[in-house]
Amino acid sequence: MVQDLIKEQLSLSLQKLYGATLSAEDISIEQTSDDFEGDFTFVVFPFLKISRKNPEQTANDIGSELLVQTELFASFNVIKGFLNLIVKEQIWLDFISKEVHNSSFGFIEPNINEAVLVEYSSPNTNKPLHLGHIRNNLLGFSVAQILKANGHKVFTCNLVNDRGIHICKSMLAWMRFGNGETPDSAQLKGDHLVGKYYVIFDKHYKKEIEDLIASGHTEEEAKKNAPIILAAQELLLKWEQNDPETIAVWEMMNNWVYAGFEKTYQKLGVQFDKYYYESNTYLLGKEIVQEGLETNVFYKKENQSVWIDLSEDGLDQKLVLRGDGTSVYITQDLGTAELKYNDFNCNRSIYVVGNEQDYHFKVLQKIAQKLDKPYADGIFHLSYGMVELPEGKMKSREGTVVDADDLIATMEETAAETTKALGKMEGESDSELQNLYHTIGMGALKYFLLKVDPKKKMMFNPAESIDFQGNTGPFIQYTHARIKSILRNAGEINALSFDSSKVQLSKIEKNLLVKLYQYPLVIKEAGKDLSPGIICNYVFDLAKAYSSFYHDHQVLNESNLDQRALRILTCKLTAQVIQSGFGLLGISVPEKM
RNA sequence: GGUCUCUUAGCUCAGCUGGAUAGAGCAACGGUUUUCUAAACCGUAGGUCGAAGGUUCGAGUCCUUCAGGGACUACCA
Repeated sequence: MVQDLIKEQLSLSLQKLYGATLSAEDISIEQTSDDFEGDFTFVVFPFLKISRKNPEQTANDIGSELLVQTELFASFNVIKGFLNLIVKEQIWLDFISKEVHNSSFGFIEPNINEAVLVEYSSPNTNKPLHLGHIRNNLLGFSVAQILKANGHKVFTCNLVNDRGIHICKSMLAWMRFGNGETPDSAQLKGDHLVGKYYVIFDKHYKKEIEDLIASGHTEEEAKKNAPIILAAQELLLKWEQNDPETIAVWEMMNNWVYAGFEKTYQKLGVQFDKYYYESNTYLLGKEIVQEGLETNVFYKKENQSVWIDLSEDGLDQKLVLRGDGTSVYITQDLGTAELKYNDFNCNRSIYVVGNEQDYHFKVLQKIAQKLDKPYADGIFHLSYGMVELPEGKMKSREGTVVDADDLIATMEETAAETTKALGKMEGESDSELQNLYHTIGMGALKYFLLKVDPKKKMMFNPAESIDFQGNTGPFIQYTHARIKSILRNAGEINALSFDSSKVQLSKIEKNLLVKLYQYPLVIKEAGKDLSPGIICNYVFDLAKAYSSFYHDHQVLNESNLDQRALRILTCKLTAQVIQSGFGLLGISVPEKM
C-alpha cells in the first residue's frame, strides 16, 4: 500500500534530517481532508522538539527531502504544521489496472489457524422473531462475513433456548384453550401460532392477578400464586421429569416454531453451521461446577447451592448452581462454552447478544478464567444496543413489537410500489420482479439496521417507513444497477486496457479511484472493530463518489479511447466493490432496477 | 444505592489510534434531464458537539464532576 511506502520514506527523512530513529509503524499519516489539496497528510507538530524549528519550516524541510528522496510524490504543500503530500497519478492508474482483474480485491488470504466461532440469533421458542432479533441476525451474519474477508476460518452457530418456563406458558395455554389448533388449521406460521398462545397465557395470568388483588392479596403474592402460573411451573417440573405427554406437546410445538423460524431465516438470508439446543446442553455445566468445587474456585453454601465470589474483580457473588441441584443460566453457558470449544476448537468465540447481558458475559468470562479454561480469554461478547420504538422498548407480552415477518413483507411491498411507480421494469417476468422486490426491500431493511454502530441503541419509527433515497440500501443498489447498464453496453471489456500517458484524471475521477483504493483498509478496520457499520459508510461514500462521476463524465461516449477504457474499468471495479461490500452485509445487488 | 452505557443540525445517524473551517441522509427552500437508469446530481439554510472544569501546541474524541436518558444489579432464561 502507498501508505506503507510513505511511512517508510518519512522514517528515512526524519532519520536523515534530525537523526530520529522511528520505524515506519511509529509514524502515522492521514487522508488529507477535502478542503485542502493533497492525498496524504503528515502532521509535524510532534516532531518540533527534534527539528527545533517552527512548524512551517519543519514541514517544508521534510517535504523537500521527500521529493529528492523518492519518486512517489508529484508535489507537496504546507499549511501551518500540516504537510500535504500529493502522490503521482501513476499510482492510481496502476492500481486500477491491477485490481480490476482481482475478483477477491480487498480480501485477506485465508489463514486456517485463526478460527473464530460466531454465535448469533439464539431465539426463545415461545414467540416469533421481532425487529430486535433481526438486528441480531444481521449483525451475526455480517460479522461472520467480515471475519472471513479478514482471512479467518469462521464457523457460525445458533443456541436455541428451547426449554424453560416461557415455553411452558405457551404450552399450557394451548393445552387449555387451543382445541387442538395447528398451524395448518389456523393458517398461521408455527412460530406465530405459538406466540399467540404466549399472549393468551399472559392475558389470563393478568386477569387472575387482578382478581387476587381484588380479593385482598398483595400484588407480589398474586403474581406468585396465580393458579395459571403455578400450573405452568408444574408443567416445567413434568418436563424435567420427562413426562411423556408433556414432552410430546413440547416437541410438537417446538417443531412448529422451528418451521416458522426457518422461513424467516431464509428470508433474512442467514444460516448456521450448527444448532445447539439448551434442552441438550443445560445439564452439561454441572460437571464444570463440580470441577470448580474441587479446585475451590466455587464454594457451597449450607443449603447446598454453589457460588463464586467475584467481589475482588469488581463483580458480586454469583450463584452457579441452585440448592436443589438444577442449573441456572450461567451453568448452562459454562457447559455450552466447553461444548463449543470441543466441537470447533476455536481460539475466539464471539457471542452476538444484546447489551442487557453485559454483566452476564463479564461473569461468564471471569469464571472461565478462574477455571483456567483454554477458551476463557477468547470469549468475546459482541454487545449490541436495543432497537427502540418511539414509545420505548419493545415488549412481546404487551404486543408493542415490530414483528419480523410483517416488517419483511412491508418492505417488499414498498419496494414493489416504488418500482412500479418508476416504471423502469416493465416487461420483466413476474418471478424476476418478485426477486427484485425482495432484494430491494431487504436491502433497505438490512442497510438501515447495519449502518448504525452495533454498540449503540437505535430508534425505529414504524410510522416513517424506511427510506429508499439518500443514505440507504436501495440508493447503493441503484448505483450498482446503473453501472451494470453501462457495462452491458460497453461490449467486450475483459481485455480492455489503457495507455497511462494518454489519460487525465479529473478531480472527481481521482476521488473515485482513491475511494476504491481504500477498500482493503476498510475491511481490516471493520474486522478489527467487528462493525458492519464501517462497511456501510464506506460503500455509501463510494456510491456517492460514483454518482458524482456518473453525472459529470461520459463513459461510453468518450472519444479518447484510452480515457474511455480507464472509465469503463473504473466502473467495473466500482461495481465489483459495491457487490463485494454489500456481500459482507448480506445484501445482494440487482443488475437492473 | 452500586456497576456499566449513552447524549453531535428539527429527525435518524457518521466522525479512524486526539489534528486543519464538526459531516451525511431525511425533512425545508432553490436549481439540473433532446446524450450511458432523475431511486440521481448541484446549491441554500440549519450546530455553544448535554453542562462545567482539567490535560495538551491542539479536545466532539482523553480525565474529573454534574445533569438527563437507558441497561444490569433474581435459587428467571
